[in-house]
Amino acid sequence: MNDVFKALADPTRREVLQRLKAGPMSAGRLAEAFPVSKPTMSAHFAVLRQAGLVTTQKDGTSVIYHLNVSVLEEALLGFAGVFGLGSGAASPQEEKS
Amino acid sequence: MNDVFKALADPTRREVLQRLKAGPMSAGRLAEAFPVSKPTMSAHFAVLRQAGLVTTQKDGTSVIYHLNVSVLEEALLGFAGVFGLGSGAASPQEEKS
DNA sequence: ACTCTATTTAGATAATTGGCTAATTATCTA
DNA sequence: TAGATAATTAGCCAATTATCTAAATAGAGT
Repeated sequence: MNDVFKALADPTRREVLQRLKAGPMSAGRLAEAFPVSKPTMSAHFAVLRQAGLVTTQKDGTSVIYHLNVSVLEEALLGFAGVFGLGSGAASPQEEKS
Repeated sequence: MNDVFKALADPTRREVLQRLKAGPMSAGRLAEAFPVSKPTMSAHFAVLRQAGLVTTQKDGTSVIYHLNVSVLEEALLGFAGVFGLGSGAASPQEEKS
């Protein structure tokens, strides 16, 4: 979960996730959408992969990235749940008054 | 919002927020709970303050930290909502951070 | 096998972060 | 005013992160 929050700390990576929401996309097409070099994007992809936020699938010469929503959900809603936010479904933590 | 996610990227800072969930606490008492020096904690507090995740209130020689849940909620659930996560329908907003 | 394209790796460098000790500021109490 | 306590700021260092260019790797098609 720490890896997930670290990954989310970068705006480029957050936007990558948002773009993947529309559907799987190749590293190349994703990289085109950002004003940074391909190696830099590759590094961002590695961070996202490490966090489990995306999965990869090879398709010929391309590597297709898929969003892994469940990891995002578990981290985001799990943490939010601790504070009684949202549904709080992922991590039921009651107050200890 | 970027500041919020940056702040959340550090486990110490996330735990500070969780401790503040129980109620306001002084910098000193908060710092005691972590195995780092007070100046280091002070720096973490500054990041949290900068992100708007906590507010401060002076009480004599002490500085009391309060959790600002709404900022946390807006960032976490707002971002989660983009992915259709969260309790039911989320606010339909696309793009950018 | 050769070549083209897509992607990652390597190596270098600059910026940021997290940590420390020591010094400073602010406030309270005597 | 002096002394004690709480918190932050200042100055420094090590480790990490972000970025680049250039080179290497992996397949696909010819």
